[in-house]
Amino acid sequence: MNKFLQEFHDRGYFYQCTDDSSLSKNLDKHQIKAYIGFDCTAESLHVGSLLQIMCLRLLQKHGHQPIVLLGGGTTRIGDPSGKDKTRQMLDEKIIEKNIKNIEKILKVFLHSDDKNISPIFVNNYNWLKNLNYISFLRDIGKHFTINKMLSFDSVKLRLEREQSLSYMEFNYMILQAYDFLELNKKYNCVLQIGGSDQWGNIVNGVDLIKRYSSNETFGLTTPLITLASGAKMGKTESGAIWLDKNLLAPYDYWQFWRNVDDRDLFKFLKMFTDIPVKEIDKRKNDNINDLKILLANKTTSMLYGDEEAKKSFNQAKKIFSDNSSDEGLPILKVDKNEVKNKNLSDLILAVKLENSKSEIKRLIKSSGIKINNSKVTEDLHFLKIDLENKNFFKLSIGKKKHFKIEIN
RNA sequence: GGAGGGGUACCAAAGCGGUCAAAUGGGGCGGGCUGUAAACCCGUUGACUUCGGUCUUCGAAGGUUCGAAUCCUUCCCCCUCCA
Repeated sequence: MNKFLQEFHDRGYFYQCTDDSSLSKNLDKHQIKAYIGFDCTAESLHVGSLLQIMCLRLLQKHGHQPIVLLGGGTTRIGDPSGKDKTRQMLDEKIIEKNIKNIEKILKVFLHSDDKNISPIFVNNYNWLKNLNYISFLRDIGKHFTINKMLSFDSVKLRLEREQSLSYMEFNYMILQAYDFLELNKKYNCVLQIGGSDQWGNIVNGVDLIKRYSSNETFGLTTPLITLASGAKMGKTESGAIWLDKNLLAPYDYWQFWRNVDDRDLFKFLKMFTDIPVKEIDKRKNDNINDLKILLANKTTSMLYGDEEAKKSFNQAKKIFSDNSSDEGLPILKVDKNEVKNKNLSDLILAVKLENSKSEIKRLIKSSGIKINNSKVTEDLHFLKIDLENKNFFKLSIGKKKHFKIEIN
């Protein structure tokens, strides 16, 4: 098997392929271009998209060139796959802004000095916006039968549940197929990769290209990642794990990986780091916490650089190992006048760490709040807090959240 | 278009005139155990409070009543079956 495909399997990226032996031969023969489409509904990307990004990195590693399709056009329509309801229509300006932001993130992951493998960014709005309806129907529409379209899960499930499916959304799969055709024509792109939920859409593209130009193209899908806990990858109680430091601090990103379930660890090391699979297998008996730190360091440095990874590591070390130090903690500043003659709960409210006084009182009651590492037993007047003649103190909420509060 | 069922807190789901800020389960949060994991155990889970209470919540708006999540009217939304 082709080396890229082999590693694709070994790392757990493989789910389905339209024709793996033929694809393998193609990959052996020459450099190819492959694309993944990214949805631009959200303002940024979260770890739910990370597997797709890793696929493109792997592609580069093996000398092939990735194309990133930012769905400026299709986002305006909304993919009905796996959704019960029509998505809210997004404002044009928001979509444009999302695209810019998402592109920025992808450039970090896919950066390369080698022009042959550095990513090509395309926006399908550029070719979708000017489509002529009649000629589109004649050239493209004739290749699709309603019979087949109705059989796709994205459509079938909606209809079975008697959820309405608008004509607009019904066209989504045709547009995605058309994207592939366009990329095939323009860039000779021969492979589309996507999550397993994209299978139907991808196959449509492969079929369309075959009918339209008799070119052979391929589809490759990745499995849906489920966590050992049963939850979906990417979203936690406290919100999505964004790949964007404006939405999630690098330290919290590091913590996300540091805290993965034991059962997910090796899977994640293979999926989300560049460490050779053989090396990962060799470390099966290593200390599990060291491996989690390794995972956190690698994933964080891939996105934010070695510096940030090291900083996060050191911060965690200080908080969890030598809990004496309060250096490197996130600093929250409070205006002295704002909390003058007020209680600790007011101060916590003022720095927006919690947004309900009852909640804070509950935390105090169940000894969840510490100041300078000693438990707070009552909602003290904040000036009574022993500041040791300093204008700052360490505030801890629970075991994992620690802050340095500065009063000026 | 016809017949029935339903909308309750983050989610699921009980309650069907007062004892309901609303059972129970899940989730979350805090504590314990531990390894910053899992499992398990305990507590907690509308807001404000001078800790006596006060205010706002059961699809929406009105009404009946001393008193409504519970009864009535209108409206909106969803589901199942039939055409």
